Amino acid sequence: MHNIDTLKRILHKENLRYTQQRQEVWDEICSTNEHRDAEDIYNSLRKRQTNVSRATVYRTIDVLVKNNLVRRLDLGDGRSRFENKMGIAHHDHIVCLDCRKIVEFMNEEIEEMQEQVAKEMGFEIV
Amino acid sequence: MHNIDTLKRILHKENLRYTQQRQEVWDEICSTNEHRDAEDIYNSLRKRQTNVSRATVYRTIDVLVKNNLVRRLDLGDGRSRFENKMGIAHHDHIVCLDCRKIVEFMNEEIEEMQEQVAKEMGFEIV
DNA sequence: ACTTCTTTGAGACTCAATCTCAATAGAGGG
DNA sequence: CCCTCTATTGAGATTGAGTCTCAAAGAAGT
Repeated sequence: MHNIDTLKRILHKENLRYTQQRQEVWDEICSTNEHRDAEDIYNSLRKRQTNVSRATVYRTIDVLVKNNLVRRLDLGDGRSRFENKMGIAHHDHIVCLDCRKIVEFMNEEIEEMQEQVAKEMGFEIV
Repeated sequence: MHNIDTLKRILHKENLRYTQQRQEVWDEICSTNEHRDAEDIYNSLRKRQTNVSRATVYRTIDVLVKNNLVRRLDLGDGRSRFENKMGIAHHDHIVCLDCRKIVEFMNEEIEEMQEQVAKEMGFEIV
């Protein structure tokens, strides 16, 4: 699976070591396109006998987010959700305030306007 | 000051009682256009000898937010900021990830696009 | 295999926000 | 003005996501 090389590449770039635990976390995140929080990911790992500590899950996710392999979503309920970004096109989210259902969408015009507003004000969008 | 009537009106609508503490919190929030967190508001109240408990500050802010007198901002650092909405036009925020500086802006086209996307997907923007 | 330096895990800790519950205080009726 | 009925308040306990600590385990280069 090319996911191994992807991970190795960014770890090497960051001067971090390739470990079994980091691979397990990355595999778990790649295994679905749901929007899960760190606790869900941690529990999924335990359910399949893969014991990686909570601290390591959080630490690994941070590395993945920083290197653009994973996107952090903030739904405003105090828990970050994460989604795999590998080969997934950029998109935005609409969240139902009642049931927390998440719908993905993409609108090129909104993207352009955002860029333009940011430029006018001297910002760069991340 | 008409701020008293504004508060009384929404409290009555919500079947809540008008209290000195709720008025103090509302006054404090109206006293500036900064984006402050609950702790800042709590501390400002104490500095001027107005002792309102932290719990009451949080509870009152929730009522104000729910009734559209105050806007809750989420800058992604785990603390909610609040801004007075009285007579302030709707606007969005750009936040600098390095220094947390906040710049306000308003772009009618982006607003319209958002509405349209939401409508297409069966959502209503709040 | 040896050395060096990083990573891991268990649990302690942080910090914003919420909850608890006894004491206090609005609001309306008499 | 007083009384009753509830809602509200405050101090401190509690929650929960996320971070930190540090000794033990494990990469990676030689």
